Amino acid sequence: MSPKWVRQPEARPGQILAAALEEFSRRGYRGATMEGIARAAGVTKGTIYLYFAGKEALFIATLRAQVTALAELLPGLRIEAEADLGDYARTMAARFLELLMTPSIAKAAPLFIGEINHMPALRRAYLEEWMPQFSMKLAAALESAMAAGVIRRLDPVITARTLMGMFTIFVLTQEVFEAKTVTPMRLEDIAETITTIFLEGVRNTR
Amino acid sequence: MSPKWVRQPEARPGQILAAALEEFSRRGYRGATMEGIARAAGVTKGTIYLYFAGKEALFIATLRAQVTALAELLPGLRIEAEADLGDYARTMAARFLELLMTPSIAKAAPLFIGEINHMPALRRAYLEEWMPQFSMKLAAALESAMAAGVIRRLDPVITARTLMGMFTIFVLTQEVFEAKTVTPMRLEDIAETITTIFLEGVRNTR
Amino acid sequence: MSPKWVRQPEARPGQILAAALEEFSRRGYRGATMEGIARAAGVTKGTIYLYFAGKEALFIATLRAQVTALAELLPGLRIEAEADLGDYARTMAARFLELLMTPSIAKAAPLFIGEINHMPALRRAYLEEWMPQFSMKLAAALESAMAAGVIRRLDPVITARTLMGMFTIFVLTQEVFEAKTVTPMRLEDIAETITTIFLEGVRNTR
Amino acid sequence: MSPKWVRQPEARPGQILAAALEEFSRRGYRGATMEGIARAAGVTKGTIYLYFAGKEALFIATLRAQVTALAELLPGLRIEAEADLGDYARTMAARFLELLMTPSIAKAAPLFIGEINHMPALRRAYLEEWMPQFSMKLAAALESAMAAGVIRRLDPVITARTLMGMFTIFVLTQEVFEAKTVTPMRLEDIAETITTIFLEGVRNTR
DNA sequence: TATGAATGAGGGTTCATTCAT
DNA sequence: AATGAATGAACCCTCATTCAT
Repeated sequence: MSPKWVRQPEARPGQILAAALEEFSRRGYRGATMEGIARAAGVTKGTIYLYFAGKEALFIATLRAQVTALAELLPGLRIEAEADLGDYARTMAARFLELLMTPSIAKAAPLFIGEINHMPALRRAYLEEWMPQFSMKLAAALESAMAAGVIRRLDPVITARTLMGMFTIFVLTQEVFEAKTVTPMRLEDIAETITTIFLEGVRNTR
Repeated sequence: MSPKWVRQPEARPGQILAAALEEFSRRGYRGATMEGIARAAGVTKGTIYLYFAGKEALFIATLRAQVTALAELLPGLRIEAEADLGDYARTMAARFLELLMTPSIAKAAPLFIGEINHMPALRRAYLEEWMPQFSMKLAAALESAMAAGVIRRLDPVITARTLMGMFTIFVLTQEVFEAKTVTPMRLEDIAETITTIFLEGVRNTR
Repeated sequence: MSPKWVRQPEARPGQILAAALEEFSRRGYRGATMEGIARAAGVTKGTIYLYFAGKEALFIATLRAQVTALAELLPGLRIEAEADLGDYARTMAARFLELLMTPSIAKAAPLFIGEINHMPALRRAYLEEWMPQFSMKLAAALESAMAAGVIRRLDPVITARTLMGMFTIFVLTQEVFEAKTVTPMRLEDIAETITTIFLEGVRNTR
Repeated sequence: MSPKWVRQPEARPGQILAAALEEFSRRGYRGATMEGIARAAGVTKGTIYLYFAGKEALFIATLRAQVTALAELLPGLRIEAEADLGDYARTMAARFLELLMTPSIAKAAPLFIGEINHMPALRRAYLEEWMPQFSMKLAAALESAMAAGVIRRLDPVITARTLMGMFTIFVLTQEVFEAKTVTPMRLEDIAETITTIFLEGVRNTR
């Protein structure tokens, strides 16, 4: 007779995180239930508490997993020479958009935005762990490009955020607002538009 | 002897909506309680139900009030001639940013993003009422500018969204992420940056 | 310009009682709302409190109105001679059934049964006011018939209740259980059956 | 140290149903609270929801338990020969009355009557589950007795209902109206009276 | 006399968390 | 390690009643 359940201490956290992302995404932080997550993960409620301290901790762990995944996929951003700036940027933009639109990652964005204001531990994770990894990194890359005279001198933090904004808003409008079904756009067109606007905007024409 | 309470059928909805925005913003949709909103509005729980059908309806009404406020403040967007395009756009951008950063409006954004995926009535309001008012309008304005040859020909919907994205991400980063306190930026700098990038990006250089 | 409302101190109680019976009957005591009753009566909530002390008092007044109506309609029950006992009883039974099945009266029965156990004031009204008017009266009539040797000697109280039971159960099954629509019966058949069974059962065959 | 609580998944439903009947009976459907029922059952509110979908479902389950109990106690009703009809019927009537007057069963009747008109699910249970078990069965038995010439030919459905009515009204008057304390009657007298009236009434004298 | 805005207590239900098994 | 029965706090909503107008 096969046992009713098997020990899988190695696999459990991953199963639970995957189920949690799915459930949190489908129903929101408050709307998702531990029961529902457990069922989706193929375990029972109590089991989750063996691996995570509680619902909030599970939520943050769920988002962290996506941030980590994105960071690992992220190529080292570097802007080198004016010559191939356009092609290089276009390629980068398309790849980055593709990453961002990875279903699991895109789903995490609105969850993050929806809760960060009401979950101190989440804000802490963002401010201390995640933000530095991204916008700071991008700002630094831009600054070096400005120093090299490749792009015009602008506030690097603001510029980085502008660039991130262009990407982010597409994730939000496409995934969050489900505009996909209303006004669908091709990924290549988006990348092309963003890149063109940004590059033309920041290119050093002097 | 002064009465225990006074009738204010005219003022009530506004009082409640203001309190609701404050509470929803502070604690999130699920975290806010009708009791708390009522207390903040200076009425009792039951009174809210005289004016709003329930928590969800109150939430949507709260957001609608901000959308309406923004729409009323919004100047008729018009892009006329290349000559003064830069100055005109810079002024417009600054004014628009100022509007968006109006505390009550900025607070509404993350609430909206956090719930739209799990509140069908809210999505309906957005898709049928609010979205057409903004991105469609902006896209139309851009299209006419393209037709006039003022700016380069790009997909007007994508371009409009890109532009909106630039603005939106600043609202989000400043208000949602409370980055204000971490990496403060001057409104004028933001407007200048956005405008420069966008205008340089879309100007018809032919 | 006609006034928004007119004073009708004479007509109000009757309007309210009629509306109350309708609403209580449709939704039950707890299910009916003062708001609903008021609306059905064409007045507003507050007005009801000008005429009735509260919901419970209104409920009892509603039932009392039906009891009074029935009592007024009720012919003086008298059983005279063996000769015309059958015809007389049959006629009486049919008339009584018809009275009982008067919509407003039939509606009151289940309301009464449903609440009497949980409403001390209602029980008091029943025990002290209403019951004596009916089963006591009937028992007395039966007792005199027994004394006259018209019907066999049986416990008059039990016999009276048995007779009342035959009628009551038809009201309940027809109106309460809405069996009408499932197994409809003609009033004459019911009266005939009850009368036959009862008369044959109680006739003094000695 | 003894545990704070013990698991009793087998016993819980029964405990809850017993407590529910008691509370519903004492305070009526609306008057009873889940909290009160839980306390009476020795559990907490939440536990009830592990076994019943909600208050209404609990209510219907409570009544169903009594109907089932009655049905199980009910002997196969059979009317065989004229010879011992009287004795047989008298015995049956007394036994049936005794069953009906079982405190838990008698308590269910007024609850049922009080709510059936305002609880669609309850009406469905009655019309589709419970009614067929009783009045239909009795009508069939009477019909066969008529066919056998044991009792006179009358509408079997009406006759069955008349008979049920005689019993029911005693339950109602004794338990519902708590007439017990006002005009107490001996069970045997009631059975004797009902049987006599009914049998004399329906006996085939031709 | 009539209105209806406002109150506020109360109850059904949900669900994160605990803990006996 | 895993289960799932049980807990209990919290919250939305209803509605009888009050009272300013």
